Amino acid sequence: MRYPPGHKEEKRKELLKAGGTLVKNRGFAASGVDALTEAAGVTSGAFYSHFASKNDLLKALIENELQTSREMWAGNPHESAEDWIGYELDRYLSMSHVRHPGAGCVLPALGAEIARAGEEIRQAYAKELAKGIEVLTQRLGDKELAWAFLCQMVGAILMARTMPDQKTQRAVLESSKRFLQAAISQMAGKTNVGQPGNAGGTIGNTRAARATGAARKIVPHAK
Amino acid sequence: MRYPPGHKEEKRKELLKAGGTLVKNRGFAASGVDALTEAAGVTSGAFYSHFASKNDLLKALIENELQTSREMWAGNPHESAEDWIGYELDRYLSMSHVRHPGAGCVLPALGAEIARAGEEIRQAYAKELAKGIEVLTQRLGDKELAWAFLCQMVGAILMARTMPDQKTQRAVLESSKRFLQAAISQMAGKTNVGQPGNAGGTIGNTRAARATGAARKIVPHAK
DNA sequence: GTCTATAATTTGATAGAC
DNA sequence: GTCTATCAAATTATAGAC
Repeated sequence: MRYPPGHKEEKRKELLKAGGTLVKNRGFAASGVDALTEAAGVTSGAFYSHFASKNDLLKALIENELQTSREMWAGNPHESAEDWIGYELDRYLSMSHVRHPGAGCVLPALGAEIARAGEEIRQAYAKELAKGIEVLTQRLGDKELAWAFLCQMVGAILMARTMPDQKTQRAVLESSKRFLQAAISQMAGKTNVGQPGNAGGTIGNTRAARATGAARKIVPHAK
Repeated sequence: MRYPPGHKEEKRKELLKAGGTLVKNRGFAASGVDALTEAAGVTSGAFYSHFASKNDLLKALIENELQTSREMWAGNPHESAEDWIGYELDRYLSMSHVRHPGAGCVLPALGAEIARAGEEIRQAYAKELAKGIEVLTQRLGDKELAWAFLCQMVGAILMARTMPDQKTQRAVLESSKRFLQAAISQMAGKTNVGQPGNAGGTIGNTRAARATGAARKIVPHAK
C-alpha cells in the first residue's frame, strides 16, 4: 500500500470536519467538490472513494455536525437545569457564534438547505436531531418547550447574521436571550428547581408549572 | 418599438415575482439565470437589461419580498394589538407556510444566503427589515420583544421545514406558537390592553410590564 | 428591448496510471 | 487509495441581429 493504514478513515474525518466548516461558511450549493476536497488536503478524484456523491457528503456532514453539537452539550459543566440552560444560552447566543458560522451550529447555517434536501437526508437528520431534542427536553421538562427554545435560538443566530453591523447583531441576540431567560425564571420561580431530589434535573415539571401558573415577568433583566 | 410601452417594467416585476418564488423554493445559489428568466417568460439574454448581475437581482428580490410581507401585515383586519398579533401568529406559523416556501416569507427561506451576501445587499435588506420591525414594535410595545417574536417565528418555520413528516412539522410549529401566545397573554393579563384609549395600540407598555411583573404562565393552552 | 448564439469558467463525476 | 487528466453539462455574462 502506498498510504499508511487508517489513512482513508482519517481523510474521511477530515473531509467531514473541513467540509463542515466550508459548507457552513459558504453554503452547500455554493461549495464545489474541488473546494471541499482541497480543504481536506486531497484532490477531487479521491473524493468519490469516500462518498458516492456530493449529496452523500451532505448527509454525512449533517449527522457529524449534529453529533458534534451534542458533544458540546455533554461538556456543559453545570448540574442544575437552570445553570445548564443558562450556560447554553450564553454559548449559543454569542457574538462569536454569529461571526463564525463555520465553527458553529449547523442549523442556522444549513437549515434551509436541509429543508430542501431529499427524504433520505432529512430522515437521517431528523433521527440525529431527535437525540438533541431529548436532551433539551430532559433539562427543560417539556418537549414543546424544548422545541420552542431551539427555534428561538436558531432563529436568533440566523437573523443576527443577516444584520449588517455588530451593534444590531448584538441587539438581536440579546433580545432573544432575555426572552428565553425570562421564560426560564418564570418557571424556576415557583417550581422545584434547586430543591432536594431535583439536582441536575429539569427546570420544572410541565404539569406542575401549568397548574401553579408559576410565571412572573417577561423581561427580568435590565439592559 | 417592437414591444409595447411598459413592457420592460412589467417584465421586471415578473422577474421579481416569479424569481422570488423560484429562489425561495430552490435557494439563490441553486437557481440559475436560465431558470430565473424562463420563469418570467424571457430569455437569459434579456435578463441583463433588467439587472446588472445575478447578485443585483438578489438585492431587488429581497427588497421586493420584504415589501410584500409588510403589505400582508397591512392587510391584517384586526384593530386591537392582541388580536392583530394572534392573527399574524396563525398566519405565519401555519402548515401552509411550511409547505410552500415559494409563497412565504423570505427570511426562513433565504436568511442564511442573505447573511452571506455582500455589504450592499445587507444594507438594503436591513433598511427594509427595519420598517417591519417598527410595525411589530408598535404592536408589541417593545422593540426587543418584536425581535424576539420575529426570531422565534423565523426559526420555527425554518426548523419545521427541515422535518421529514407533517406530524412533526405541525408539532414544531405549535410549540413556538403556544410559546409566543403564552408571552402575549402574560403581558395582556395585567396591562391596559382593551382598556379605553388603547384600542389598536400596543399590547403593553414595556416599562409598565416590567414594573408590575405582569406575567402569569408559560404554557396557557392545553394540547 | 429581446432574441439567438456563444464565450469563458466552473460544475459534478469518471477513467486509467501508479 | 489517490493521483492526473478529462468528460459532459451547466454556469454567468456578453455580442450582434432584428
